[in-house]
Amino acid sequence: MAMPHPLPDPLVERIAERFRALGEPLRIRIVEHLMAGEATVQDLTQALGTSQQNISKHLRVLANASIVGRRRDGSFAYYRIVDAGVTQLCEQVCGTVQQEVAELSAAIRGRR
Amino acid sequence: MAMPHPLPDPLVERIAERFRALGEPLRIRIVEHLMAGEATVQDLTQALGTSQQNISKHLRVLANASIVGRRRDGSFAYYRIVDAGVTQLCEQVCGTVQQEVAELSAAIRGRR
DNA sequence: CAACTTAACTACCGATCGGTTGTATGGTTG
DNA sequence: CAACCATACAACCGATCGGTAGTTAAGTTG
Repeated sequence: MAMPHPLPDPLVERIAERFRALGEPLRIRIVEHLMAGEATVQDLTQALGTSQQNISKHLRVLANASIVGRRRDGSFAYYRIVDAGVTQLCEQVCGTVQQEVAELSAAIRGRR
Repeated sequence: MAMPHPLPDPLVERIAERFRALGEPLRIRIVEHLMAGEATVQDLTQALGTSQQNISKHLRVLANASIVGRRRDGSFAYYRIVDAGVTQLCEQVCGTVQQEVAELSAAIRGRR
């Protein structure tokens, strides 16, 4: 896809919004959890050890960034990842960070 | 690279930090600018229309996230992108956002 | 149907954090 | 010294996080 330069302001703002949505540990956890498949608010609340309201709020941020989607079934709301690229994104950043950690620990080992 | 589940807390925090570093329009602009090659603080200040202090501060955030690196030559400090993955990252998110925009405008065209 | 329970969403509050601007200071280089 | 950069601080503003509480919607029970 062609990338205009400089990027128009609204596009930059939208890009920043997407990154910001992934810039909170709890939301990373939510995405990590949803990678295994759909989950209800309740599932996430129990798995991540915080309040249901808090999860709801973070899910809304992720939904506004078009990262997750909702499906209603009865009294439950099922959330899932709708942006296929996010998985790739997380894995890539995770890989970079892990490599960083590996280099750090290697440096520490080499130092002593 | 293998991905442990659940991810250890410090790793999640570090991942979030990297995303957060890219969650600011001005920093996206800086990265966009650096994709064309090295630049001094002065270059960025003039190109992005803000203060030198502000640029310096944002560069530090990017440096702490291991996204950019410094090189000193004379009295100038040259910044460059050191995390090769960031280019990919930005292009991917940019692509997703552009696709989103395309779908939106298509929907608007179809509606009238 | 009425009463209750459960699941989820929303609104508000206080605290904290981040971004911007401005000023000032210190360090380094030529 | 002059130019360039980094850092620190204050002030202001807006955004965000977590919690409390209230609301809505769906399911369940009598």
